[in-house]
Amino acid sequence: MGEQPDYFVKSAEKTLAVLLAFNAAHKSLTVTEVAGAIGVSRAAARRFLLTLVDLGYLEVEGSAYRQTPRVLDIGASYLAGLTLPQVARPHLQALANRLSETTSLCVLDDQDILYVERISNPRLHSMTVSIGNRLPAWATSMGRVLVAELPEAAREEFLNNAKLQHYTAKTVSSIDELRAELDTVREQGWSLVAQELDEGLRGLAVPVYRGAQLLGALNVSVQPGRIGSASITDEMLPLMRQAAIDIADDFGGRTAEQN
Amino acid sequence: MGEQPDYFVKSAEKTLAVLLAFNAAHKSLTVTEVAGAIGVSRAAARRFLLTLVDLGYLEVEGSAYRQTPRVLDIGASYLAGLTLPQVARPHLQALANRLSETTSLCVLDDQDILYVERISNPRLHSMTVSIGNRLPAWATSMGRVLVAELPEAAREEFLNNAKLQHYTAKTVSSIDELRAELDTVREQGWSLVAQELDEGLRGLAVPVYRGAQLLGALNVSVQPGRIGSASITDEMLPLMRQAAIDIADDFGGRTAEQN
DNA sequence: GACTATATGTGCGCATTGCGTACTGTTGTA
DNA sequence: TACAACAGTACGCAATGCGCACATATAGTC
Repeated sequence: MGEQPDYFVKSAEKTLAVLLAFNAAHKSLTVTEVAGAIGVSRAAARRFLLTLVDLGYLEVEGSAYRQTPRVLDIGASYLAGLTLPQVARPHLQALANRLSETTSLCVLDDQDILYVERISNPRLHSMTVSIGNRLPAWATSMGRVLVAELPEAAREEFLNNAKLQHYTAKTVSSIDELRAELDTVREQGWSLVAQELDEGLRGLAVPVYRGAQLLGALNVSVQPGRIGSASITDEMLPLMRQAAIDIADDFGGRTAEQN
Repeated sequence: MGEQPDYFVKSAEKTLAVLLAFNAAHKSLTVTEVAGAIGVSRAAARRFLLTLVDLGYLEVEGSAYRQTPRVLDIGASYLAGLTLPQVARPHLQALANRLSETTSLCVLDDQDILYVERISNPRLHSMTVSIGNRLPAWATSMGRVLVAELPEAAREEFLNNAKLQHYTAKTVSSIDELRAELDTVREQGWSLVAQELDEGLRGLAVPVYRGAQLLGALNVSVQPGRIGSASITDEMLPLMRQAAIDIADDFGGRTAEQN
């Protein structure tokens, strides 16, 4: 591995590697740490760090480098360009209000689902995910909807690369089990995942389709100690399907205008 | 201008420039457009674009390049590293619920405020800002709080660089007027901005202090057609100040443990 | 169909860029 | 005082990344 095509700009990869070296566990890093993390000499790491300070993406305090809020700009340009979250927001809000639960909208990126919009109910202290966060697709209701709707080949590739983990006692434990579940999800057009990622966490998701194009998945996370599975689907599913249709319709209108 | 220090990694700047060339007005770009936008030859732009496709940050369709959700990772690593939004969330939720309004938390970056957490009330179809979004600091309640608390020199530098705009009839129209307003804000410890950025939009903000360190600003946006200014401050201010204190306390506890 | 105009894809030679090594200085520890 | 581990800096060399130039493709115009 490691054979790069001849158009490859190595510095681009390194630049992003430097920015991504910072995370929750490593909020602040030294030159030596960064050099170790991305596999270059201290001198090289230092050049990148100082450059990024100069550009305003990092700040130094003594020998400790840390990210500045400016790094958010890169992702913000993506979110601003997406019509989907903007269009979806009022519908997610209405749904969250009607059901008194938290609603989310996700897209698929490789093996993960990625939150692009989320309305959390102020009355509940719900799980701490925010826009841009990733969760493993195979273990979530939205992920299963998105993967189930994938073309056969892509779905199999997903399954081949899936790294199952045993989060709770209820977590799906084999690829075959997961494949069967995906078939069910595809047939019924929704997915209910109960306590597979976290105890006391249930999520119901439906796809958001615009014609033949899959825009994303819509989710309602159901509070623990609430109604049982049967009434969840009976009560919530029609509302969610309608919301998905409304979002798709609005999206169609909005994107037709602007290119 | 343009004189760069000798440690400067030019490719890093170009890499980020390529990613930032995409925005709401330019969701998808061609090689030539990118080359023009960042000022390099087509061949160079193409190398960067193909590299970023290879790394998964962009995707091509014919000759149209667009961002993938992966660009959110860069900002997500910043948000994950910040303790403040996580700590603040439950307090913002409680406050939003109590007041039936939308609450936000911002930090200052140069001339802008930057949303790092936001709880929007599902019952209201509020203004479309999300985490990572920027607004001009001088025209917002949170911005005025954050700038007012800056040291004298930094505050004056902010004022020197401020580019005032006439958003509405009520917008502050001169630097001197703004300076006087900032003095008032600093004295009273809160800022109320009514309809200066947008008609029918009022925001009340207080600073979040931990000892002498300014962590950010907390805001409640007040619905149009609600109570008058006097009762806004009477009713809301005590709750907001308490929330700010609670956040700072929690923050102190959380950061003391880890590093 | 011929002629422009404007786009993308590609090969190549050369200068710049960015590389690591090696050195110095500083701090903290045994 | 010796030693280890860190940050900063200088420098020479090679790889990297540059733009030019040419081939090719797709429209629009007459």
